[in-house]
Amino acid sequence: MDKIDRSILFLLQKDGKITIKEIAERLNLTTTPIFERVKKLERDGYIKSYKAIIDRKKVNLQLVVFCNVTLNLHQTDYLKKFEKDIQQFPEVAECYHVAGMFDYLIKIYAQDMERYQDFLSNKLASLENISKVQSSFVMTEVKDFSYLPIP
Amino acid sequence: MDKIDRSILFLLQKDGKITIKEIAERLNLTTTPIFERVKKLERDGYIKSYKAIIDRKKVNLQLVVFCNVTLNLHQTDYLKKFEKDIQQFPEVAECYHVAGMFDYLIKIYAQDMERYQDFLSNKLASLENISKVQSSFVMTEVKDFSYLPIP
DNA sequence: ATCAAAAATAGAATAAAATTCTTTAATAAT
DNA sequence: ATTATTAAAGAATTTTATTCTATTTTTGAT
Repeated sequence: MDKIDRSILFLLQKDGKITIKEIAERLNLTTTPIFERVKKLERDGYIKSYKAIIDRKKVNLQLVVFCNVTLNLHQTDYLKKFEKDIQQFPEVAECYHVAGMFDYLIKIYAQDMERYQDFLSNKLASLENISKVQSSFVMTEVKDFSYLPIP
Repeated sequence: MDKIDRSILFLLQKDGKITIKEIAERLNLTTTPIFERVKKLERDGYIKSYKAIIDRKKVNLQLVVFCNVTLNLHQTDYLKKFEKDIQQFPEVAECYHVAGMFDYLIKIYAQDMERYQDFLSNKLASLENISKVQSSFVMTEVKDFSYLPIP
């Protein structure tokens, strides 16, 4: 993991479709070393995957909501149960177990308020062990999918 | 935007490196229509970009923290000022203006607690107009970078 | 139902990129 | 200094993306 590798990661997390050739040109190397470094970064797990970033509004997901979830019981079994259940819902894009004012932070995508309400009432609230749910509706995505500040 | 386009988006958000050829095979079409559909989805903004997903722990970012930020003054000018300032910090990966219990939700990556404290004390808290900051430390990423539930 | 126009697809050909291979240079350990 | 190891260059090959032309399918107007 040297300066070159970090530069490669930086370029790839900005543009996953950048060609080996172009990386090579930018870093003043030939394609072979870049190719081998990229493959090594993939093998070693530095690069987890490549993804296309889809515009949520274009596919009609008008609502983004963050939910703060508090549970009643906090023994491992109950946590595992909740984590298993919550992942099943397609509306749940992200879920974090946090230490702070509440237990879980989840990120929800929905087409509209009606669907969000349906998720909340018929899916989330139906899970056992839920004590409290607080919703924060996203008005503006000030800084969206950004880049890791690779040290 | 038909069934085929949605299938293409679904495949690409799972694997941004999937080849046109492979998409074609999976959808029982030839490369030409797939190629043209992908280009159209890019042109029309359905696909915003392609990115490599980096493993934060591998690059030594051991801490993920969500901060709930409340401001003192909420006139547009003050909001804009805060939004402009917050984006400058490389530690801030995401920032959302939300309607709920607080004003902004920000996602922070840091190498360790010391660097997080430095961010909090010397960067975030130094901004004018901050009323309250509540940190939630991520213990487990139950569901991480996931996919939009394309309707 | 029929026809014309437009759109979508297939299949072949070309261009570009990824990948492999061989050789050379740089680096580090003895 | 010498050898082993690693990294890089440059050329060759394979694969993929891209373009082009011909054909088929769909759509909408009559």
